[in-house]
Amino acid sequence: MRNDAKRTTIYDIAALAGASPSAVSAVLNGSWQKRRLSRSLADRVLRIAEQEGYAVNAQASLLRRERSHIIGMIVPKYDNRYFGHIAEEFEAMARDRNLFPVVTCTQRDPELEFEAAKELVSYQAECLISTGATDPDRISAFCKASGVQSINLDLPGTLAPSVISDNHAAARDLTHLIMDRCASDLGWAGPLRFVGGRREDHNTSARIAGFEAAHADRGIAIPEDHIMARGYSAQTARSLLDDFAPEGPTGLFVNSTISLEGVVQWHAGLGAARSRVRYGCFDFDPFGSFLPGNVGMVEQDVGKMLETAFALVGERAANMETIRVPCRLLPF
Amino acid sequence: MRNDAKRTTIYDIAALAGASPSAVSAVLNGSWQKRRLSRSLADRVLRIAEQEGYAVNAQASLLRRERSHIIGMIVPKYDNRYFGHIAEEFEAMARDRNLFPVVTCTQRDPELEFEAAKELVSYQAECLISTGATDPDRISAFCKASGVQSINLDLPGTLAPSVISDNHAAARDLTHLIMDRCASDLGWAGPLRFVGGRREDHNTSARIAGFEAAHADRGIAIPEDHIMARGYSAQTARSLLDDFAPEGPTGLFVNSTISLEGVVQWHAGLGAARSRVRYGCFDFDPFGSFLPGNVGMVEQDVGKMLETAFALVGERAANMETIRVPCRLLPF
DNA sequence: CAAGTTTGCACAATCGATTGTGCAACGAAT
DNA sequence: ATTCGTTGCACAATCGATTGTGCAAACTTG
Repeated sequence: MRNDAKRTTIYDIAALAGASPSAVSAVLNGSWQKRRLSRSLADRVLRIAEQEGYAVNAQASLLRRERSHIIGMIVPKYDNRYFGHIAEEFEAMARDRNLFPVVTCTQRDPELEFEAAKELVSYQAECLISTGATDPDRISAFCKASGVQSINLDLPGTLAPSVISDNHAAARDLTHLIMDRCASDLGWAGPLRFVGGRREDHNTSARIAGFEAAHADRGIAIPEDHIMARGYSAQTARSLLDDFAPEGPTGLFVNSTISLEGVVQWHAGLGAARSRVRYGCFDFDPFGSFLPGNVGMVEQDVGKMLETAFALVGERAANMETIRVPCRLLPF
Repeated sequence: MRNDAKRTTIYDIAALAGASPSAVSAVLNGSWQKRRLSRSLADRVLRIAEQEGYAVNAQASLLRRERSHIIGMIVPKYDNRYFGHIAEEFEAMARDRNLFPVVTCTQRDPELEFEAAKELVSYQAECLISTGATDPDRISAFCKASGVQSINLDLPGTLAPSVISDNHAAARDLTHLIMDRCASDLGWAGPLRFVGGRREDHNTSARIAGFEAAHADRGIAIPEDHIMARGYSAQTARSLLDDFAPEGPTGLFVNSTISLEGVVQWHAGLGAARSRVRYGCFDFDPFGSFLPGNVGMVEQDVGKMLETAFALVGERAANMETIRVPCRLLPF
């Protein structure tokens, strides 16, 4: 337990134990029986290692080993339950599989995404999961060139297998739920407004398609200006709605909990008209069901998505298919 | 861009460029001018490296270098805004300082906390920030033995400097806010109930002390059974309140957003009595202000906490002092 | 043109752990 | 007493990058 500036190495321990570094290494990594070292040597080495507060130098160890057992993930943000849940579950599942998870958060910044991916490859990650990446194919191309497996999550790419939510189906279901509640609570048939996200974004466009399909199911036309998808932030949602003071009943499809924050701010400022508004949100938040006017949320099946992704880890024959995982609709 | 199973190394590039590995290394890590290599060699090497999709082997590089520039953090959960915000901000600030952040989530499991700390030390982290650790001193002791700096965040320890919220002051302020609103809205003076957390836990006990101080300020006694601190989960909070059907006005101090989920569930089930309940919560959630009955929240100053912690990074003369960062009280 | 200086690069040691191989010492079998 | 198998361990090469040092060739100066 001395406190030299330098870290204890197997050479220090070897000297203290009167053994060779290779013997110490074998004891410390558990392969000593295979190398026919005596139990007494093993005990001695383990005791000394404990005393000296030895911790293996992973850099040195990994340099020599063939596999790193590191699995990387990049995530845009931790600021909502969805990505937080993904990161947490990813780590737990990685540990269950005896992998060392390294998650890094890239702030929705395409350059940072790519830099982070390169760093993870530098650290010899065996597989990289790109979650909600702006440009997943750029990352996949780089990984492929380095011989590293890559998998897309939440947003699909074309150069790696992708696991995403079934946005279309869930959006359609949610739209029907909101319209049902508008009908029963307000005696109003639609059309709803779609708030939040970006049209160019894959998920948003799939959700808009589901939203439109539900309206088509009911033979209701959607005016052009009812699709308000010009950004994710709460601010954006709020300012989009700023000059919208509904006279009659209104229904909204909100595209994320981040946008929902803006919608709820707007809703809170409506006064008496508040009671004639119903909305639902694509994405779950535990406080969602207590927000007045909220009729339901879509919860993406993070556990299933990650299980599906982990099933692909290590697969050599990766076809570039996109796997869609069903969501859960939670009516309130 | 060939796709051999093996990763491209400086030796491969050296062969292709007709140069020595050391020259390639110098070019790729930017020290080529210092080594007086010609620009033409540098350009050639860079071009080949690009073509071959070269990525440095961080393990090999770090093994030789003296500093790793890795900074580690352990975090209990990502399931609320507070820890999510901490992790995200930590990563951003680490990158700003040219450090490589590695965050790992330990599920409030003491063993996992320690294992994760050991892993981060193995990866040669230069500093480890233990956030909300169950047993921070065990981690600090291990770090010290390995010559690694450690810093506690959110929960204090005695073997490393700690940066925590000023729980006492903020709890006192929040208690006053809730009591003020109980007085003005309900014409009721208290005493409030304290819901969530664990008495043994440092933060909870500081908050209880602040809660009691506010009552003392007003000369109000708190019955023993009004302190309901037997766990953090929403379930716990809910079941604690399950058989509490208030007849008159009631006020609650809720100790975390997780507990708040349980409180809000209970509140929603109260029926007409709902309007005679006021509560406030220690911790922020963006949907908090829209929850009926919620009169305010305490937002911990994550930015300031992390700045304070980062100011300690690299400090040799670390005194084991606990630094308390003021919180923001947000009245609704 | 000789001596000194600068330019441009290669060589080899090194970081700490892993792992294939070799080799004494010892006991058993003949 | 010789041969053979086993036990218990040490030696040395290796992973890929970094870095101190050395040394030709080119260039400058007198």
